[in-house]
Amino acid sequence: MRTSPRRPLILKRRKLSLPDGNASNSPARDEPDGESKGVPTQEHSKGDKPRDRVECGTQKFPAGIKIINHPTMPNTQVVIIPPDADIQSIIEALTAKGRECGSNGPNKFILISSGGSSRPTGSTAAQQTLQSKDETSTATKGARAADWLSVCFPAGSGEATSSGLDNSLTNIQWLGKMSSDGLGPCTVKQEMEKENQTPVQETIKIEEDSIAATATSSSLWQDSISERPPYSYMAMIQFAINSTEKKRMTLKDIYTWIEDHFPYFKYVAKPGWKNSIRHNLSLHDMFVRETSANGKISFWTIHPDANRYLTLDQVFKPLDAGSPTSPEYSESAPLSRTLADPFSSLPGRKMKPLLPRVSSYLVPIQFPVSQPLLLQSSLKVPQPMAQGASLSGSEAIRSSKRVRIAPKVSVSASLGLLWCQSPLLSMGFSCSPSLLHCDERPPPFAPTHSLKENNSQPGEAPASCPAALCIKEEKEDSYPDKWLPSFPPVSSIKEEPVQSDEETGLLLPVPCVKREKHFTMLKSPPRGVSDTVIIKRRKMGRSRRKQHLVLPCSEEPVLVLPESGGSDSFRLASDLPFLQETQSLELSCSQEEGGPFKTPVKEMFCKLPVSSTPSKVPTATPPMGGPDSWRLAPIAKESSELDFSPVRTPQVPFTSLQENLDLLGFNSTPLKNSLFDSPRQLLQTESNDMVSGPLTSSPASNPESTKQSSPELPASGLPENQSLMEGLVLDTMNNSLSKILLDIKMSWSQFIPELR
DNA sequence: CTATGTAAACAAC
DNA sequence: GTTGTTTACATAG
Repeated sequence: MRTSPRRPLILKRRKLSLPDGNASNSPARDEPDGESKGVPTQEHSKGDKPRDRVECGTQKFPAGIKIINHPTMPNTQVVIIPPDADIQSIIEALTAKGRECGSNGPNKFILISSGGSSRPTGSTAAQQTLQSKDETSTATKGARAADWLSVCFPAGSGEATSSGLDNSLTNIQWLGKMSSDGLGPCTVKQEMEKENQTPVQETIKIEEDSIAATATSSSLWQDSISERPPYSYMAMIQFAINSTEKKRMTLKDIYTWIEDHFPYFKYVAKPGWKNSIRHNLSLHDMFVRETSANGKISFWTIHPDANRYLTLDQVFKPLDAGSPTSPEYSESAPLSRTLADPFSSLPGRKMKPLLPRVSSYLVPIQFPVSQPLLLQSSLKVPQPMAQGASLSGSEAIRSSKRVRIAPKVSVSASLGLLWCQSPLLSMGFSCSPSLLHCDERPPPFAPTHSLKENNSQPGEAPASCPAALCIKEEKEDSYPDKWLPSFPPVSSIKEEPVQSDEETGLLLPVPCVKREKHFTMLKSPPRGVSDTVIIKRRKMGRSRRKQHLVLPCSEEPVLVLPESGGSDSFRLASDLPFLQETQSLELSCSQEEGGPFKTPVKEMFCKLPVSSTPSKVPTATPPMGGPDSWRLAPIAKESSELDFSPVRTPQVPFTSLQENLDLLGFNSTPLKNSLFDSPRQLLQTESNDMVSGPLTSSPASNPESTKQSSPELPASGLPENQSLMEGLVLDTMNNSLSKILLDIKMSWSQFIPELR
């Protein structure tokens, strides 16, 4: 139970490379060979481009507007808009400019109201915040670091804010470093064998330079090397696998990825870590081994249902472990470990995983635990989710992902899940379709499971798949019924009821077997990758293996991935009730079964029906939290704990958005405003309000951040004097006028002199 | 007790 | 030697 009231809100926006889809993703890793181990892709390098362009369009803009290149984000310019400026005209001009420039030029603009108060304090946080990091980008070629913005909203007191920001920033940097590290050729790795930290340090320094370019402090980087990452092997494996477009990776590549992204393992860790990796792969059901068509290559994949599609870049470290300033995190720490949360930090680990960023626009935000957000079904924005189809590869997946952040609710509490398909939603924004539309990209809300099921996966052709696949599933592996409906068994599946454990009996009333079958069936298609054969291991009742499936998830914050269920996409309203209804069941199941069922399958079944998390309920959303958490988060536990894990299902009873907002303290940001029909409306209102609602995906400000310092943040929001500078991001590439509005409490002036 | 980490034995290539 | 599976043990929460 984490009482931790609130976390800092971090918003990140990533640009979706829709068109690119596959291309964007770094395919490299998909292929056994392709994944170059260290292939360093450097997104960051881009930084330079924008500058030139700045001037390009400047003339067009109304007087008083300043345009400067974003210090760290490629193709991004910061547009300082005078209070009195005509926003629409500016947007138009920017849009035109962006289009003219095309992909090469600045196509993303951060609109900042010059009128906003800037804080002196601001640490460099602003910059850092903006700084893009993409470790995953490595994986995804298309992804550009610049694509997303992360913003921290420290609503609360300045103090808390600053500290919080800093920390978060630091964390981010850490990640960035990591990524950068990965990017860079690993020159150093050498012998720095485990124990030799000292030598390592030095060698590291060497690399550091290159890395430094990325803008990471050397010290941090070094720390990254010497410090064990706060991620469990399971989490790292997930990061690795999800970093690939196809979401599959060979063992060796997993090793490489981890070494590249977590220098610790390259230089410091004992060789035994690889054994542990293998152990984890075998142990956890969520990891599924697939064999290439030719049977020569084994790929490890993540069970679609279980896959959160978490990537390293989705996680950030809020604060130093223990940092006094961030009580929140401290709280979380204990939890993590306990729970299955993959991200749980190990004892002594300083770095904590943060919320995963949503691929699309918004980033998951955690809300105060006690305060559940409610997404209204009304929100159901028409989602175009043809996700799978439209989006390819990881991109598709990512885009599809939605992070829901729900405060963890105690079990007792009614489940409240947020389905935040879009950040907005998550934020508690009531999303009118129009808003969503702002984003061009369809926010893939598709239910996560849909992804799996379908296709979403990398896939390629969901439909096609089945034929080739043979799936062996054990009885134990049961999956949620949810899937069944959506996918009729297409492919022939071989089930090998290996061992029926006593557990089977445990399964929910629903015939487990059937479910399993269904599951498999469903599964198969998705996996579909026609060429690969999925090899499933049987689960041993006794062995720990796969046992994780149990509810571990409950604790993690849930990211809600978009669930694919086309229709489902938004079930919020409908789902909720459903959930609630089911809760009782779930509880019973989880509790009863949870214990007994060690095997994931069992859990799956049991929980599925009942799953506390809404996402799953309707469709099956994988709880991403713990290792196996994906299966279902047991509600039983008090969810009080805060998770860093990106996704958490809020178990709190739903409340109206308004309420939530208030609770969350969204008031500070004009969430209400967010209800604009069009971006422009937002803009218009925005200008006044300072806070801009993201047209499409604006992330809600994170109340938590503020709350850290002051849990009780006044719902009303920040005092005006604290008015934030808001930023609106205009992404011309996407044609969306504004994608994200940023509330930045930090002083932009810190990094943007012009603002001063 | 659970989740996780670690080590190790084995088996199959 | 690598990969994959299991088992056993230890530890933290």
